[in-house]
Amino acid sequence: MSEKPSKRKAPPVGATPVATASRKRKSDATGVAPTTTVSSALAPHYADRLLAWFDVSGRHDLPWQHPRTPYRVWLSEIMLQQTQVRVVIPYFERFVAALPDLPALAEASQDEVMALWSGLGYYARARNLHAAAKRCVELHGGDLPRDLDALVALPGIGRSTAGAILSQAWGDPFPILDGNVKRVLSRVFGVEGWPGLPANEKRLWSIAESLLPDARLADYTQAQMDFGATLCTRHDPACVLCPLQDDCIARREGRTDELPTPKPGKPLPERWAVVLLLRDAEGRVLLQRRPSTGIWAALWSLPEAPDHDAARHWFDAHIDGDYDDATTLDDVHHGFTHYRLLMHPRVWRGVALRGAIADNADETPPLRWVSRAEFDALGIPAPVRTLITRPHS
DNA sequence: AAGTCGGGGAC
DNA sequence: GTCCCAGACTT
Repeated sequence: MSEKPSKRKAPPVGATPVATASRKRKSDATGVAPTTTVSSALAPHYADRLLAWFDVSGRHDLPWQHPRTPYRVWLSEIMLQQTQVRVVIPYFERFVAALPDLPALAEASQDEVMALWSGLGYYARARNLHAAAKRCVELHGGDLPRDLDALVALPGIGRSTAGAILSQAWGDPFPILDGNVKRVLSRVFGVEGWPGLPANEKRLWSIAESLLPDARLADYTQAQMDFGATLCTRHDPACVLCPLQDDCIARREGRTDELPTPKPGKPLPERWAVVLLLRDAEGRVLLQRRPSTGIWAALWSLPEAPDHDAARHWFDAHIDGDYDDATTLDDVHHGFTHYRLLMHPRVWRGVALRGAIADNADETPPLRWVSRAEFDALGIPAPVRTLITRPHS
């Protein structure tokens, strides 16, 4: 390592390599803000401390841990992508009860899979899960492959999910890098910059790789997630209970509220749509399967139009009734990651499809009268489900 | 590198 | 209201 006579060092930009930790460091009592990481000193102890914490304070009763089969680990990891544990648990229980193993999933219909996923969001996860199960039957004898590249080749499985599956299902030594790990490593090692930026993410991967223990890989992976989710939380982390508090750069610098660097914000566009809530004489609702790409792909939703002119045009072409003979419900606001949707619902009762349409169920996109009893068997977007099951709708 | 893809928990 | 969560995929 080259000599650095100058006391002043470069500011800790995102590219500061972890391996350039200072060889010796006063444990405290220095007012000079540390500008290098302590990873080389901490690395030998990191996993041990995390595992010791996990044995006492980790989560040991999650549904996918008993039994911890590859299929259940995989399903849980997909459901947990961008979704909190508390939300996933009931979906997981319902899913494995209906489809208890990989071949059962492979043989299930798309509507059944989407119905089991309905309300959980990010529906491409369900489509990818289903497709991956079929591929495992074709290529891997109905099992998940115990191989990083083979797992990543399956739809819906990236490097982090593959690492989680390999470590948790088989105890193989592969790192993960989810939101929890990004947050913890950014704080402990003082990694600056938004973790979503590829350059910063790359550095975090290399840190995660360098910290892998040589045993207890399943527990280690679970420990990291539990640690991030319950102790090193985004707001108000419990540093006083933390086994890494003496080494954590964010803690020592009083910057736990600044690390990880938040995503740069930007204003969200707003879109609006007229949604048509049409009921026939039996009170059934007219649903329409959405296109196979785009938002809510392949789910059953209400017919919609970008404005009233387009809505009236669609109505006159498809419905036997009067567009103006409708009641209006309160607007429904729904936020997505990248835009806001404002829905104006209009309700008709006792209408029918025009004869030419009623005789042609193959129309694209398909239309279908659906009774309330059938709602549970279909994939329906959460705000639409709320709307059509609301009293007086 | 930036955009697309849900829903809800926690603040 | 905002931010983000056991991310992956497309362009």
